[in-house]
Amino acid sequence: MSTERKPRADAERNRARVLEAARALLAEHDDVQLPEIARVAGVGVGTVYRNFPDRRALVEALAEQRFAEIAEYARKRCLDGKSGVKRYLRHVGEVLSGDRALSSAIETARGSAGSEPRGDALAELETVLAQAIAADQAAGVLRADCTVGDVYLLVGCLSSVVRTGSGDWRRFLELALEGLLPRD
Amino acid sequence: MSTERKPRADAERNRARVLEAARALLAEHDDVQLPEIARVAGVGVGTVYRNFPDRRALVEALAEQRFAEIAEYARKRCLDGKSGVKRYLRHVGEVLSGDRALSSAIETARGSAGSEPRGDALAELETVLAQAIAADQAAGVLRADCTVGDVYLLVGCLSSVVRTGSGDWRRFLELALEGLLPRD
DNA sequence: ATCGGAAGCGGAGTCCGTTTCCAGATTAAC
DNA sequence: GTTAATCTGGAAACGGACTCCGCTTCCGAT
Repeated sequence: MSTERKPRADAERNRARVLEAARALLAEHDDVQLPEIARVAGVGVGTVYRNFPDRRALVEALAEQRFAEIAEYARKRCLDGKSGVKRYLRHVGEVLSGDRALSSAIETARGSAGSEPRGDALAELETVLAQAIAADQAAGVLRADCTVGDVYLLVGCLSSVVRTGSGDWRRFLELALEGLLPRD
Repeated sequence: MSTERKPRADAERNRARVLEAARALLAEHDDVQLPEIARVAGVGVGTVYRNFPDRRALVEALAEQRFAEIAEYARKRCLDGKSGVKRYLRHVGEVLSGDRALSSAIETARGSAGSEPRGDALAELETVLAQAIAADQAAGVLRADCTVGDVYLLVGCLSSVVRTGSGDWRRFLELALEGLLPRD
């Protein structure tokens, strides 16, 4: 009748260690090898794979953490109708700059258009973003036809600019944000 | 004293075959394996690697072809000061849509910021692009501070949007092009 | 026309990162 | 304390890019 037994304490500890090590290493170089992550976490590769079916899943789990952090920021600072979307995008740019692996997570997440089982944090983020958009539009500082999809599009671009280092992402935002101003 | 002797006829034939096969296969799927390309070209893997030191070099050679084609288009249709830059970006979007591998070439090319030994076609393309920008600016349809780097930035983004299929690249351009209009 | 050897060829084999597998160690439940 | 499920480490399998080298083909000198 009882459903499951409590998960083992050592297992949870190991999972946390893996996430911690991965977060630190992947922020620096998005191509760190799994055995290296395992080594730093003080576990075997097998343990990493027990917790995360493959590399992508691990990166995704870390991305979920970031998404939650970003959602919290957005809830606090981007809902006042004073160009919250602009502030949101700038913040995303900053976060991306400090986490090499986040970009690849964003790009694969985007690739799997819509249908995929989106994570909780990402869903939450989408909700907050929609509110920020609505607030800006009500205040007349954002074009009326701007959608969540549009902002996602820009986040994807921002991500690719930061990842490839192909130019100044702030300059990119400067240009892109002009495109989001209300039509005359 | 004489520098090099003429390359063997069969070698040139094989090189051409590899390029042809690669162009066809990579346009469809940017992750085709080299042995497959070799098989379709009717040569061994070794021959592919003789002509192109690595996968990237092969993709780059194909990209150079595309760049030359795009430069030709731009020379004919984008220098009249009538929003040539807009037409240029739209054309690049179309080409990217039909060639999956071009995106990765563009992204690695951009990653190697400036210093790298740029290909001839790319250099040529940059020249034409600069002319198109100047023409549009003279006609007052493009913001005065727009640089070649800005357009590169947008091309990089365009590329990532097309590659990841994360949204409608036409919509992206619509937004981005607003940002390129002259400041009021 | 023929022949020596440089240039080119193919594909088996190396390398290197990811992922799987499982015998043994560890833990929760009783 | 016993039991049985859970978790562990790391050796080995796998997959794909790239290298190496003995054999073949072409070229141009004779």
